[in-house]
Amino acid sequence: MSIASPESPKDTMIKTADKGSDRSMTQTVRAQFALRELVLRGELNPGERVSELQMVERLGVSRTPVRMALVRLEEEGLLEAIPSGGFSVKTFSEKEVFESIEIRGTLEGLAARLAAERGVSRTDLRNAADCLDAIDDVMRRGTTEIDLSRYVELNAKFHHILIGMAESQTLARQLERVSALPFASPSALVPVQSRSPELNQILSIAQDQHHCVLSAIERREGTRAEAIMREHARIAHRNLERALTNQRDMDLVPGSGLIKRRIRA
Amino acid sequence: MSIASPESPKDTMIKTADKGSDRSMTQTVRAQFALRELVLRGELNPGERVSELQMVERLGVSRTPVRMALVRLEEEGLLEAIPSGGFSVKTFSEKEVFESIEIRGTLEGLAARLAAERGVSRTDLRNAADCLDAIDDVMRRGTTEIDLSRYVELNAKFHHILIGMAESQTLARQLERVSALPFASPSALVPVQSRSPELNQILSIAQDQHHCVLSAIERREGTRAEAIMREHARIAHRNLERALTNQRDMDLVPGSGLIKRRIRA
DNA sequence: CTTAGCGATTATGTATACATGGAAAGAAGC
DNA sequence: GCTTCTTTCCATGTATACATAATCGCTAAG
Repeated sequence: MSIASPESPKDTMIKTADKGSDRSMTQTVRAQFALRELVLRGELNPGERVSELQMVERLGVSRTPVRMALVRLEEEGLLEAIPSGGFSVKTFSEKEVFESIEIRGTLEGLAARLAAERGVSRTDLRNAADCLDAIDDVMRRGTTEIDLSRYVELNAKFHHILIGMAESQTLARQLERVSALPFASPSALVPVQSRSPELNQILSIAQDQHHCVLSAIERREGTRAEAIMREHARIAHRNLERALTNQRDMDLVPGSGLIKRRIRA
Repeated sequence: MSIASPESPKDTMIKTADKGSDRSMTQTVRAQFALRELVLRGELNPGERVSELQMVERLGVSRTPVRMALVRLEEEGLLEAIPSGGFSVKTFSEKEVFESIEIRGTLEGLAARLAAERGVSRTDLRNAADCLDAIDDVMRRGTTEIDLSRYVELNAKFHHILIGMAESQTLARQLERVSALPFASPSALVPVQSRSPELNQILSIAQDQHHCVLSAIERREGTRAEAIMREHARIAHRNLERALTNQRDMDLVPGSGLIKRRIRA
C-alpha cells in the first residue's frame, strides 16, 4: 500500500534501476511513471486531452489510479487542467522554459547562500568534493570523447548534495518541483552540446563553477555562492538557445516535444 | 464538472465571497476547501493521521472527492504522505516557516527583477500605483486605529499585481505554491503586530518598500527591485519572531497551530 | 512487569457502476 | 453551401463494493 511519493528527481538518486515491474509499486505509482514517460516521450500530442479511459486501456490499470496519476502530474506541471474537466498535455513556450531555468538558478542560489551562511558539515563537504573529483576524472579521462551519461549522473548528484547542504525540506521540495519540468533540471540540456566542439570548454566552465561554489560555501561566502549558482544555471540558457536553432540537438532532450517552437528565420 | 483548480491565493482575489454552498463547485473542490479550513483552524491535530472515512462523515461527501482533496492538499504542503499510506497533518518547525518566507522573498525578488528588466505596461504601473495610493489612504485615515483587514487585502492585491508584472506563469505558480502555506503568504503575519505600538511604524516601512520597488521597476532598476522585495519579505521574519514569543499574537495567524513551537526560556 | 506474537479491526488501494454535463456529429433550415 | 439546432455519444465526477495490508490490542510467555 505504500505510496512512496514518486517525485522524479528524488528516486533517480535512490534507486538505480527498478523498472515498472517492481511489485512494491502501487498501481497509482505505476500509472504515474508510465504516464510521465508517455508525456516525455511525446507519445501524447502536446495540448491534446488525456482521456482517462484511453489511459486505462494503455496502462492496464483501472480509472482510479489513472485519475490519481493525472492529478499528480498536473501538480507536477506536465499536465494542465481543462476548465470543463479532465487534463491536457501542457505545452511550454520558449519563454517559460527560460523562466523555469531562471527560477531553478535562483532557488539553487538561495540554497547555496543558506549553506554558506549556516555552515555545512564536514561530511557534506567531503561528499561534494569527492563528487567533483569524480567529474574531474571523467573529463580528464576522455578529452575527445567524454562519457556524457556519467557526467550527467555526477552532475545531478552534485546538485543534489548542494541542495541537501541547505538542510531545508521546503526549499528542496520547491526545487524538486521546478526541476520536475524535464528541460529545467540541472543537466537536462547538457546533451544538447554533445555534438558541439565546444562541449569540453562548456563543461570545464561548469565544473569550475562547481569548484568555486563549493569553495565559497566552505569559506562561508554566501553572496558569492549565490551568484555563482545563478550564473551556473544560465549555462542552460545558452544550451537552450542552441537547441532551439537545431532540431537535431533538441531531439536529445527528453520532453522537448512539449516546447512550442518559435518560428525562426 | 468544472474543476476550477482552487489555488488559495488566486480565488481570494477573484471571487470575494462564495462560501461552500456554491452550486458550481464540485464535491472535490468543496472537500478541498473544507479540509483546508479544518487544517488551518486546527481542528485536526498536527501530526495526526487524517482518516478518509472520518472526513467522509465530517464533510458529507464520498471517499473519492475526499481522496482527491487529500492528494491536492498534500501537494499544497498542508498534508504529508504517510509512508504506509494515507496522509497526516503536517507540522512546521520554526525553521521551516522562516525558510518559507525566505523562499517567497527570493521569488518575489525574482519577479520584481524580471518586471524591471523587461519593462511593464502602463496599465500595470497605474494599477500598482493606485493600489499603493489606497494603502496610503488607509494609513492616513486611521493613525491610531488602522483598518487592518483592509490593509491586508490591499497588501495582498499589491503583491498580486507585482507578481503579475513578471508575466511568468511558471513563476506565479511557484509563488502560489509557497504562499499556500498560510504563514508564508505576504500578509499572513501582519495581524501579529496589531496589538503592537510599533504597528504604524512597521506598516510605514513596508509601504515605503512598496513605493520603492515600484519606482525601481518603473526605472528598470532590476537589481534594486530584487533587493527591496527580498528585504520586504524579511519584515515577516520579525513578525514571526514576535509571534513566537507571544502565544496571544500567534493566535491571530491562521494555521499557527501547525507550527511546532520551540521551548523558550 | 515487560515483551513478543497473534488475531481482529480498520484504513487504504483498487475496481467498477451510475449520473450528469459537454463535445462532436449529423440533420434541417436559411 | 453555410449556419444553427438537436441529438447522440462519450468523458468526467461521484459513489460504493471489495481486497489487502497495516495498526492496534489482547493474550501469553519469559
